[in-house]
This record gives sequence, structure tokens and C-alpha cells, in this order.
Amino acid sequence: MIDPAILRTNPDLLRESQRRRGESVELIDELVAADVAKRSAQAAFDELRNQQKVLGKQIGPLQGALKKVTDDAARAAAQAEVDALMTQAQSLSDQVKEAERAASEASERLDALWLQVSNIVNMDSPVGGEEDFAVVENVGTPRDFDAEGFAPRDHLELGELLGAIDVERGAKVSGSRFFYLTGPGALLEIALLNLAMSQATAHGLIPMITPSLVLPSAMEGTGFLGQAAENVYRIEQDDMYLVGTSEVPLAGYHADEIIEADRLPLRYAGWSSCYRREAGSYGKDTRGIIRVHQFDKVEMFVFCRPEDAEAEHARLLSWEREFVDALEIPYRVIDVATGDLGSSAARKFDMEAWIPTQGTYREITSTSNTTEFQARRLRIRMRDESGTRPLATLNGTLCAMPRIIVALLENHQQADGSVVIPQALRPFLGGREVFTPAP
RNA sequence: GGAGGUGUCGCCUAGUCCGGUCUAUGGCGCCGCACUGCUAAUGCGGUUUGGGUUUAUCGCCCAUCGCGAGUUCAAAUCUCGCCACCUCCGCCA
Repeated sequence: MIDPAILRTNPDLLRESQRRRGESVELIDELVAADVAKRSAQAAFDELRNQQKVLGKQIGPLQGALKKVTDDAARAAAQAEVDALMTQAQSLSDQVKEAERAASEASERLDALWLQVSNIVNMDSPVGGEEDFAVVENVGTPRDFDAEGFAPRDHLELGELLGAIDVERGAKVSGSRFFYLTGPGALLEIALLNLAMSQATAHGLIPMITPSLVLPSAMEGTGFLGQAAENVYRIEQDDMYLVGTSEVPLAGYHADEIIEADRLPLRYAGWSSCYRREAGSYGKDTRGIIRVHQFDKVEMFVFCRPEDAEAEHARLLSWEREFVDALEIPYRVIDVATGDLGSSAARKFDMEAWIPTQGTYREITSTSNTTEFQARRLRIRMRDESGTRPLATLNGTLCAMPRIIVALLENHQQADGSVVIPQALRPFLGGREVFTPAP
């Protein structure tokens, strides 16, 4: 949700943001009208309610006094007075109820519209759709397998050769897009987890293991029930959702809280399974584990002052790069275009790893500055000298297991199908230097 | 899953039986001011959150007693549903 004051002071900013996203500009006009309607309905109710309270305050004492009157004539007079007030109060009560109904309807209409508005884009984000990203930097050099004299195997072939990945049995047990990590594959994930967490704690992030099943409020608050809703698993029987990222439980962690400014920034590294329906991606990435319904991920999440958010965003990106650098994987960083930001992000940087057998870069991390958007929806505020106000939240992938494993296997493979383990990972694999094909 | 109990403005707490000066009591903490060599102590005032009104200050109005409905002229208080926590029982990795 966006600061409602912007609607009154600078609606054109909202219109421009919607335009850049390729979303409805008319929505802002509806919003302006609904905002006016809501305020006037609320004011009408407030006024009537005030009258009702004033009247109510006269009735109580009068009724008390009535009991003490002994003189018959005086009693009748007092009774008449009470009756008159009661009559008045009764008709007022009907009006109050009607005004209250109107006010709450107007308020719900306004809220419903607000929920449709995506975050205001950062004006530095490249404008356009998925293909209109800007490349920020290329890091590392893809290997020249021709020069090395062999054709690279893809990650699935390598994974099966090493006894590390089993998608066939994944499909047998859970259907397509599910997999097992076996033997060295399982050890590799655990090592990656440990490397990620040791880096995260070295930077002062608080390690977290989070719920992966959440209430609708957490899902809605993080903005995943908008355009992204079709990719979310819902447990209908209990009205809960499986999270697609621990961003959801980490953001929700401080919902409804007011955090003292001197505790900020609060930085977390959450570990959880992630579930994605991958609706509408039939036929895409059907081979291997690039696109799966369930995987594990270490996600960074930050709560900070809004004025620090951009610097914090740069910091998250630098930590993502540090991790991928340590794994010696070639990659590029892209500045995601406005049409591809998702509803919550004002700006987003993705890291894309070079995948030799695809001859292209594929997304392995993503870091978003969601400014105050999620904090407003989740009612997370901070308190400093100037009072109480929403804070900013940011998130970034530290290690999404399947895609890191894909990049690792493909980029570090050797002609005989073995895979060299990057130096940084070896301490977490008992000093092992290479994975070799199972006999 | 069953039975019982609890939920009040940062923390603790009064109020709930029996609806109306509850404009929610008191303490702690915190903020401001005063007093005082300094500190401490003391005194006075302030201290939930959100919205509206106001150029702004001051102020005024509305909502908010776990959440939501209901009864009533009027709900912290009565009724119903839900949620969370605690105790006991049952079941369970």
C-alpha cells in the first residue's frame, strides 16, 4: 500500500508509476473519487455519533435523578423529559447505524481499490517489459568448452552421473517438477546452506528458520495475492497458503509492531522451503531442476528507515554478489524493467548466472526494494524523534538451492563428468575437492 | 481433540458480577518543566494507535479495552462466534 497522502498531494506521480508499469491509470481516478467519498461518509458518521454521545450523557444522570424525586408532579415532568430524550435518541440511533454502514462501505471500497495499486516505481528503473532490463555489469568469463575440447553436459546429466539428482523418482512420488537430491547432491545443498549462513552471520544478519505455511494476512501483506496469486499454493481446508519464499514469514514477523528506530536496521537470513505452482509455465524448463514446485532457499530480509532503503538495497546486492563470487560462477547483474517488477517492488536487481548448455544467463537471485509498500500493508512502523511512521522493507536471495546447484555443476564440470568443488565450499564438505561420477 | 481459566492505552494493574460523570484507575518506565553545587530525590504536567478538522500552534471531533457480529437510547461491562496464551486430560514426531 502507498501513502494515501500522495493521492491528494501528487496523484500524477501515481498515474506515471502505473503508466510505467503498464497498469491501469484510470484506477487512480477511481481512487481519488473513492477517497473523497470515504472521507465525507466518515465525517457524516463522526458528526452523528457525536450528537448521539452528547444525548446519551444527558439520559444517564436524568434517570438517576428521576429515582430520587418524590413529588408526583415533578416526577411526571422529569419522566416526560426523559421520554422526550429517548425518542430523540432512538431516531438518532437509526441515523447513526445508517451512517456507520455507509462509512464502512465507503472505506471498504477504498481499501479494495488501494490493494490493486502496485508500489510506485523508482524513476531510475528502466521502463518497459521483461525484455527491457538494463545490464548493470558482467562478472567473470564463461568457459570456452570448444577450446577445452569437450561438449559440456547439462546439470541433469551431471547430477545423474554423480548420483546427486533424481527427477524420475521425484515425478513418480510427487509429479512433474519435483526432485530428490541424493547422496552428494544432498550434501551439496547442506554445504551451500552452511556457506550462506556463515556469510550471513558474518555480516550480522540474524539466522531464521521460518514457517512455510502462513495465514492469508501474511500473504496479502507481502503482495503475493495480486498478479502472483496463480502461482501460490492454497490449502483450502484450513485457509492457509504455502509460501513461495521466506520473504513472506520474514516480513510478517514484525506485523502490527512499532519498532524503535535505534533497533534499525533489522536484518534477517531466513531458511525455508519454497512452493510455487509455476502456472502458465508448461513446456518451459521442463528438464532438470531449473523450474520446480518445491525448493529450499536462504533469503535475506531487511527492515530499515525509508531514507536508508536505497543504500540497503545496494548492500543486499553486494552480499548476493559476494556469495556467487565465492562459488566462482560467471554472472551478470540486471536492473529489472518497470513492467516486470511485481506489485511490491519499486526497484529490483536480478543476478543471472551463465548456464553453459543453454548459452545464456538465467536468474539465480533477485533483490527488491519494496520501500514502504509491504510495511503499510502489514502495519509495521518505526518510531523516532519525528514520531511514528512506516518503515521500509527489502529482500534479496542469498542462495536458491536448485539454481545455484545447476550453475555450480555446469560451470565447474570436467570432461570426465566430475565437478570441481569451489574452494569456498570445501570446508563445508569435509575438505572434498571434487565430485566424481558414481561407479 | 476434550475440560477449565485468562486477554484493559510500553510493562504491571483497577474496572466487568449489577451497562450510563470510564473523558479507562493506580504504579513502573519514559518525555518536558520547576526546584536543587552535580547526580539523586521531590513537585507539576504529559505519555495507546489510527482517522478527520485547522495555514500552523493551541484545540476540537470520531474510532480503538484480543478480533468480529449482536442486544440497547447507550457496551471494557450483557449475548454469540472466532483467535491467542495458560493449566489439566487424550493423542502424537
